[in-house]
Amino acid sequence: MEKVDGRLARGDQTRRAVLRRAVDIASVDGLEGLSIGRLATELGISKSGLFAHFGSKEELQLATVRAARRIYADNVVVPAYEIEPGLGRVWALSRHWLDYSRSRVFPGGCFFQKVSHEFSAREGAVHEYLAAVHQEWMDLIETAVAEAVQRGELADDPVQLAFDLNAYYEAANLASILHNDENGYDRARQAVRIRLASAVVPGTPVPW
Amino acid sequence: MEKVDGRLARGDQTRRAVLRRAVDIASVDGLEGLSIGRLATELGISKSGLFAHFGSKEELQLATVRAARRIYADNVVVPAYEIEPGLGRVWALSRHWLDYSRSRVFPGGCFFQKVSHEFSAREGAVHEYLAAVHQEWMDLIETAVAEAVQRGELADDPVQLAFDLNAYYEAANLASILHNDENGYDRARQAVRIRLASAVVPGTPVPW
DNA sequence: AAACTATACGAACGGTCGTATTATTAGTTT
DNA sequence: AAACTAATAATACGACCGTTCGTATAGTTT
Repeated sequence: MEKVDGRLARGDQTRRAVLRRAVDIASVDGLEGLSIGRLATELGISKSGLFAHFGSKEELQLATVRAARRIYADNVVVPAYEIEPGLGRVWALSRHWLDYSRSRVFPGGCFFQKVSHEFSAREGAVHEYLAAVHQEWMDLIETAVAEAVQRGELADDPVQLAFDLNAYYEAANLASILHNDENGYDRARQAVRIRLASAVVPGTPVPW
Repeated sequence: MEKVDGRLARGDQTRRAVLRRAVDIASVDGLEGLSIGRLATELGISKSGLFAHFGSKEELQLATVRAARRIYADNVVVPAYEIEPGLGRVWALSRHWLDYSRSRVFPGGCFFQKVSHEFSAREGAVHEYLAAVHQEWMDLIETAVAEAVQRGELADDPVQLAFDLNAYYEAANLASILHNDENGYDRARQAVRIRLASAVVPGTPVPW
């Protein structure tokens, strides 16, 4: 992938540019709406040259999901992990997720919401990978909650609480794109606050 | 649509059969994955004959969404409305929604989850209609909650509570299809119970 | 300088897409 | 039985799909 001196080979620059565009397209039109011809035209390169980088449509889709995962991690997970483990981090995770959706890091809203639904009922490598990423994400929330429980800041079932929080995120994302307004984000933030408050151990300082 | 004597004209029988198949396909592969040629082949009729019923792809998609809305209403709204207004109806709405998803009334899970995400970031009549149906559904939950509030069974903001409940439904639906297990439904049911319990006016008999 | 590899290109493949036009069949009405 | 209408089919169209091929160019290695 990378040369020893840190510069990118020519081919990797192209690949990178392709994937940056691909994630944006897919967040709006899905991974099937992401056609190779369209992608090539938008980037001003040849269809065959682009295709050679991936070898198949499915490989392009997988590479696109991997690229989106990196962007997602940078925008949601990394900033939340700058906060100390505990209730503060759980709250940060919620804030950053909602900001990630609201600020349209992907123009179509949350990339994974979009394509997870698209491939939810299909078979194949893309479905498998998306299911794994979803599980990875749920595990991450559960871990953050479990840390807060272990520190005596929250008292609740981490799996249940993670389910609830993630449900608020997703509902806000869909509502905001579908109706092109931002009300859902305030609703979700409120929902998170209420839900966390219901699990907070009395006396714990609260981050909101 | 219907003849005076109640029997269906020949064309309407075809139309009905087409739409029944169309909603199933779309719940798995989306409204774009629903191609006219495929639909015709699966039904053993000609592409052109099928096409003549709708006149355009978009009209077929709209008709499919309308057909799905009817099925949705029959499976979720109607049975919940057999329960008296109040907390009981809110609970029934939740139960029937989760059953509707779990029993795979549509093979790909909730039809509207699927296609609402597919068209969330697009423009056109299908998007508009799906947004309207979503709003209609949220209004319906809000009304059910508001009735319970008015009867003194619940004390909460109907809009907020409706948002939360709907979020649980959708999260359970996605999780169950993506991972092909039913755990999400128990999580969601539990989430609904907890959330309703937090809003229940003390002394109110509880339906679960 | 020669050999080799990486990258990109244009052209073409068989298929499927949505759509339009024209023809044929089946049902109803007179 | 003839005439008319509604429903279905046959055929064809141009556009685009993912994919393959042969080829040209640029960079690197020997």
